[in-house]
Formats: sequence, structure tokens, C-alpha cells
Amino acid sequence: MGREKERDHRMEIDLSLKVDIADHEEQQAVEKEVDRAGVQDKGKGYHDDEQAQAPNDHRQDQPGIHVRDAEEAAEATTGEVDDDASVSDQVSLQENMRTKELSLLRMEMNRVKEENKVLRNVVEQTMKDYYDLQMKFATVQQNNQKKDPQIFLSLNGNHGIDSQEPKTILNTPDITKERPPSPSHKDGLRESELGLSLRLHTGAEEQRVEDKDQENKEEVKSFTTVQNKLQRSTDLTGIASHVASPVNRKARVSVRARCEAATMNDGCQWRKYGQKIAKGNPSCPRAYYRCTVAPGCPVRKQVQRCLEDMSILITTYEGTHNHPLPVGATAMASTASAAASFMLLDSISLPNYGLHGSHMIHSSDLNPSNIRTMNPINIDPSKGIVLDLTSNSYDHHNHQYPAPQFPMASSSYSAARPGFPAWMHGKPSFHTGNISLTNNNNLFPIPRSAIENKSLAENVTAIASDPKFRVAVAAAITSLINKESPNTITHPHVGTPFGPRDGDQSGSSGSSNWVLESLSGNGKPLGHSPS
DNA sequence: CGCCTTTGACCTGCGC
DNA sequence: GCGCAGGTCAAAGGCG
Repeated sequence: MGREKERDHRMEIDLSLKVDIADHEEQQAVEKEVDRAGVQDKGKGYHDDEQAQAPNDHRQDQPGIHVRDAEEAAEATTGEVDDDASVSDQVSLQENMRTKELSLLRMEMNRVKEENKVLRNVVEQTMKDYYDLQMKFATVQQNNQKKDPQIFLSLNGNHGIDSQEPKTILNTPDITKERPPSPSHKDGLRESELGLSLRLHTGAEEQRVEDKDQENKEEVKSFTTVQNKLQRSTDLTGIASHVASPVNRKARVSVRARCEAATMNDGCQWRKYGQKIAKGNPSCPRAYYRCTVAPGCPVRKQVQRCLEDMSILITTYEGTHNHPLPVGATAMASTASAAASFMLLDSISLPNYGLHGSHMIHSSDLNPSNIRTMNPINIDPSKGIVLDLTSNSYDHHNHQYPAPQFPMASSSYSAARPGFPAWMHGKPSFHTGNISLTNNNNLFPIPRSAIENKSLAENVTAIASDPKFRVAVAAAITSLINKESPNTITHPHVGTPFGPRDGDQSGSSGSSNWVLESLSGNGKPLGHSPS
């Protein structure tokens, strides 16, 4: 009897590998046969019900058992039958086996059904999460744009969410009017923003499951509140103000470039308005520049040499351009926009919506399965994520830099190589170093050995292959497209710190503090000084 | 002459 | 509240 049970188990396992869900006709035929054979098996103690009650215990996937099972069945058959076994015994044994096979088939069917149900739930949950992300992204965009009613209206039109709710659009100017210009009215501002976020959310609710909306509202509320804490105050004069609003100033993207020149050419025109000797780096004063492409552009940038490596120029951009940018700056803006979105999306995906002034990114985070697992604890607004496009490839032994990397180029050069940021354009034989994400100069490397000597296109492809980065880029592109929509109300360009257009608003999220790090060419004059 | 850089003073936020 | 550091302003001077 013990031998028979063992055999049953093996048969069960074997049969589980043969399940074919799709064949309903066969299933029906099987069920008929099972019913018929069940009567015959009663006398031998093989009850289908018993089999059906404990299918999971033996349903381990064990490939190869099929062969053993067949052999054992044959062995059993020959053993039992032997020379003087009757043909009828063989037939009954075969029928018995067949019966079990069929019953197991049915059990496996049920199991697969349950699995399908579970998978369906997972997919539904994923879709809900996706919608949550979209809504939060839109909320952040609104938070960044609402300082200018026109921008807000434009956003509504673009996203087609609130456009279904004329009341929301009409109410927007009132909200901004009610907003006290003084930074001291933080609470009022926060309430207004909260209201906006809720309305936005309501617009999206129509496409979503009702029972999840309350929960999502709470999430957006908390997220918006956190955002507002960062933004603190909003300049109602918006873009027209010469002084960058706190909102804009919170949007920071830095570029680390190996550069001999005073500044790197990013395609914009800058005017130096101040210089300060930074604490802890007296030998490298920090220079302050203001964008002069258009009067009143709030974008500022800080330029400072890296303390550890004086050849590295750290350029930190703050604010959003209110004007179209030259080609080179446009390309760079796209990259920065994608980077900002990259982080923003991730930050939104976090359960507690922590502020992400900086972000630890671990190598495991590139795994799509870890898309929601980035550590929100490592928050330091003074530091930032570094999108490192090179390795720290300075050869300390030879005191030199390896192959050409990213010579800074003029706008005209970048125009000759469309599709690449100006600061990535260089000599015809340009190479790249590593491409990696770093936090506060702590490289999160795509191993240099894996990338070295590869072309820029390959490295870009490597980055682009990351699902999260792709999502971010998609968001940025979508945002850009939306802004270019004919329905868009013309308004000053507001976007990423590099935003040629108002592209991706996430760059001004207030929580973004990116450092886009690249290493420029070795020793080649890098662009122009602010002129 | 206009635009730019330089540079000291002033403002502001933050930590103690 | 005070001091420090970062950030900004604006006058002065330089340069094309």
C-alpha cells in the first residue's frame, strides 16, 4: 500500500506537468471518465475525493519524474502480472492509473485557475499603482506650475483631466488671488495647493476604482503637503520676477564636468553676479551666474571646483528658464529633465513620500523588481543624486586622464550632433567613461570595465535600458509633447532647471536635487565663460 | 557706451 | 538671540 501511495504521488507530479488548460472538451471527457472509473476504484481504495483533497502536498515541480513513473508503472505491472497474470488485471490497473491521471488533471485545472486569479489581482494592483504614480506626478507638476495661473490652465488643457471640469479651471485664478504674496502665509498657500491637488485627483477618479480613491487622496494630500513644505512660498509674479522663486530655486541639477575652463558651456548665456569663498574650500571660490538669455529668467547657476579633484567643475543649476533655449541647452535640458523625472517618479513611488533631496541608489535598485524599494531615508537636501556619466577615471598613478571623454562643446557643435547634449558632444572619436548614478559623489557604478571602450551610444543604451529611466524619459517626453500641444496656452517656459520648454515639471518639484555628473574632455577648453 | 567681472556689503536661513 | 555661512545686491572698474 505504501508503494502504491508513492506511485500515486509520482503520478500526480507527472500529471501536473501535463496540464493543458485550454482544452475544455478534453477536460469534460476526462471528467466523464473519472466519474466512470471512480466506481471501479472504490474497491481498491483509490478514491478521487481523497486525491482531490491533498493535491498541493505533492505538486512540486519535479521534471523527470514522468520517466520514472512510467518505468515504475511498467515495473509494477510486470511484477504483479508476471507470467500468470491475467489480462483483466492489466486492464484494471491501467484504468486505475488513468483515473488518477484524470482526477489530477482536474485538480491541476483548479489550481491554475486559482493562480490565474492571484495573477489577475497582482495585475490589478499594479495598474492601480501605476495610476497612483500618474496622479502624483501630475500633482507635482501642478504644484510647480500653479504659481502662474496660465500655466495651470495650460496644464489642465494638456492633461485633459481637469478639462472635464470647467469649475476647476475657473477657480484657479481665484485661488492664486487669495494666496497672500507674503511668504509668511504658508498655511494659506498650503491649503490652496491642497485644494488643487484634490481637484486634480477628482478628475482622475473617474477613471479609477472608487474604493481606492479615498486612500489615494490621503496619499496625495500628504505628498502635496510635503511638497509645499519645501516650496514654502510662491512668487505670484512668477516668471516675470527677476528673482528666482523658492520653488524654482529648489529645482536643482548639477553637472560635474572635468573642465579646465572657468565654466562649461551649457548652451545658455550667463552673467556672473557674485562670488563667494565657500567654507571648507577656500582655494575654490564659488561663482554665481544668472541666465541672461532672457530678461527676468530666474535660472541661476553656481560654479565651483571639486575639492577632491580640481579638474572637476561642479555646476549647479537652480530654477527654470522662462524662455526657449539654444539647441545645446535644449538637449541638456532633456537629459536633466529625464534625470529629474527619474528621481521624482521613484520618490513618488515610495510609500511615505519622503523628501528626496538626495537619494541613495543602490545597484539593486536598477532591478525593475526593486522599483519601489529605493531607500527614502537617505535624505539630505544639501546633497544630491549624481547621474555619473563617467567613471572617476583620473589615473592617479600617471596623473592623467584616460581616453577622451566629454569635451565641452559649443552650441554649434552640439547642433552638428543632434540628439546628444551639448556637453556630451566632443571630438569625433569621443568615448565615455562610466555611466552611473551616484549620490554625493558616491558612485553607483555601472562597472567601468563593462562600459569602458564602448561607444557613447552603447552607454546611453545601457542607461536607457533601465526601466525606471525609461519611465522617466517617457514622462519627460510626454510632458514636452503636452506643452507643445496646440491647445496649450502660451506661457513662459517653465520646466527643468535646463528646461528649454516647460518640459518636465518634475525638475522643479522642490524635492529634486540632482547632480548630473559627467566628465568632460581632458584639458580642452570647455565652452565659454559667461558672456 | 554697453556689458561684463570683481568685490565688499547686505540679507537670509540655520544651527547652537 | 547670536553667529556663521550661503546667497544676493550693487557700485566700481575693465574691456571690446
